[in-house]
Amino acid sequence: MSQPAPTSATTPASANALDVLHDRGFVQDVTDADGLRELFATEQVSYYVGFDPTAASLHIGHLVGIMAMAHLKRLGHRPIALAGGATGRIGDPSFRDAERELLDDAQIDANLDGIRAQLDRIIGLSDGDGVLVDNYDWIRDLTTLTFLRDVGKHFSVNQMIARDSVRKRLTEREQGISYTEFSYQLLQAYDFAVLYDREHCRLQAGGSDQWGNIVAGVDLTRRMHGADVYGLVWPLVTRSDGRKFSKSDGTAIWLDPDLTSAYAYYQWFINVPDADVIRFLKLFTFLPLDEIATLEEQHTAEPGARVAHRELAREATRIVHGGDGVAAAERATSALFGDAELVDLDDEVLADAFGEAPSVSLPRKLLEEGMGLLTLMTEVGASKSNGEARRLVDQGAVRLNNVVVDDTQRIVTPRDLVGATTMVLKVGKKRYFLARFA
RNA sequence: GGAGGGAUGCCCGAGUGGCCAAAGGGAUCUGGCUGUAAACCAGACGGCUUCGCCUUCGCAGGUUCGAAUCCUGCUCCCUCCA
Repeated sequence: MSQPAPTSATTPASANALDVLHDRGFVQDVTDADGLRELFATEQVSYYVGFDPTAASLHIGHLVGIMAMAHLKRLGHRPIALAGGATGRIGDPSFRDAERELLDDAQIDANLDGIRAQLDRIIGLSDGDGVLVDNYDWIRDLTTLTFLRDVGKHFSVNQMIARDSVRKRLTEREQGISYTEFSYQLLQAYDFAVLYDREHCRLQAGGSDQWGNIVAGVDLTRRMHGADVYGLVWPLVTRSDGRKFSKSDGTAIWLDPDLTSAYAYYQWFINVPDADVIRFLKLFTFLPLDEIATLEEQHTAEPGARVAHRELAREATRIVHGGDGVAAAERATSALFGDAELVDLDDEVLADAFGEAPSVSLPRKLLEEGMGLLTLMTEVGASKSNGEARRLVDQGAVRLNNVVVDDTQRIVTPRDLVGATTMVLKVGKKRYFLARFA
């Protein structure tokens, strides 16, 4: 498949949507680049991206798709977010080791509601220029006979089993693949055909792992409706340090503020490896490319200043958490990474600055009786055992209210409180714990 | 059904009677440098009332002054032959 030629245009208004996406790093492959570019140039294009309702919130792994949709929308095209209510009930076998657990209806409905709200907020689907559809609506009532006659006959099993995503499960793994999972690509292909028919959808976009499914949809739409439609995939987003992109310390970075705070979200971006900042600025912010180019110059000249990182964190956070979220994240960041000794802060300020930290409530009596620091550390979860707490103190890793403690026999008393009821424990450079004595 | 190999700490992997809480590597944590980075250097990494004690080497017994290491049985895994 051919790559679209880079464009020299700098103003989005005059640039072709395909070139804009390409220049920002969203294009790995297109089924027909010239045809798609022509289409973008001549009409408002309805395009769709699918999301599986496997959780109640999307996470940053979905961000590429969301941003791709948002960019196209800003360029005047019409987004169709497809919630995979039906396909989500089956599970995409693509590149998965094991068959996914099937979710029950109530769970899927709840997940759909959460995802719908998030997509609407970021992309804008409820303003008449965009929709969110659920493929359960048309697949639910599809009879087996109709499906086999109208859809199945267009597929060659020989081709289906030749696809990488399926072949891996057929040969390299011992897992095998169930008939249900095998049928997944037919349903996804059918979605495209239906969306063409109902919404005049001309483009399906997705991650590169979706290439096979997307091509199947392009083929099916041509066969069923005689229509030319297009497919586009973006590259799998990786981190240059090899860490899994969408995780931080093994936990997902969610878009839902209740699951991942604006602060944690901001921190994920500001801690991105140097080698990835510019690429991520293009993918995860709306900053114009010429501004990103300026940031790149500054970053190259003085990486330690981390101008690009700050901008990335700020803009990416703004998209999901808004201006208030950015402000809160920056406040907490300066409080947590400043060196100032913590004294005389009131509980409210503490709660704001350390909202991220795990907090444990303990009886005030313990404090008044005098409590061992090691015990306190274990109580708040800063260490798994007294032995570990002792080691950390010996290593100079423990700070009480930002002051290093080197005495393993240290007893904490009401004098160590920073606010009326709070004590701030820091282990290492980044881990904070709050102890509240009520 | 037969022959053989193996099960060790978060993972991989040494260890075949005492010097073993168990080499080495990875992961992780911490300190240093720095930029809340990477790389690198250093330390930690079963538990505890920590110069000592307690519990660990698939499970259960046994031999021995003493076992992860030897014996018996059991469970599971792998390879080869039928």
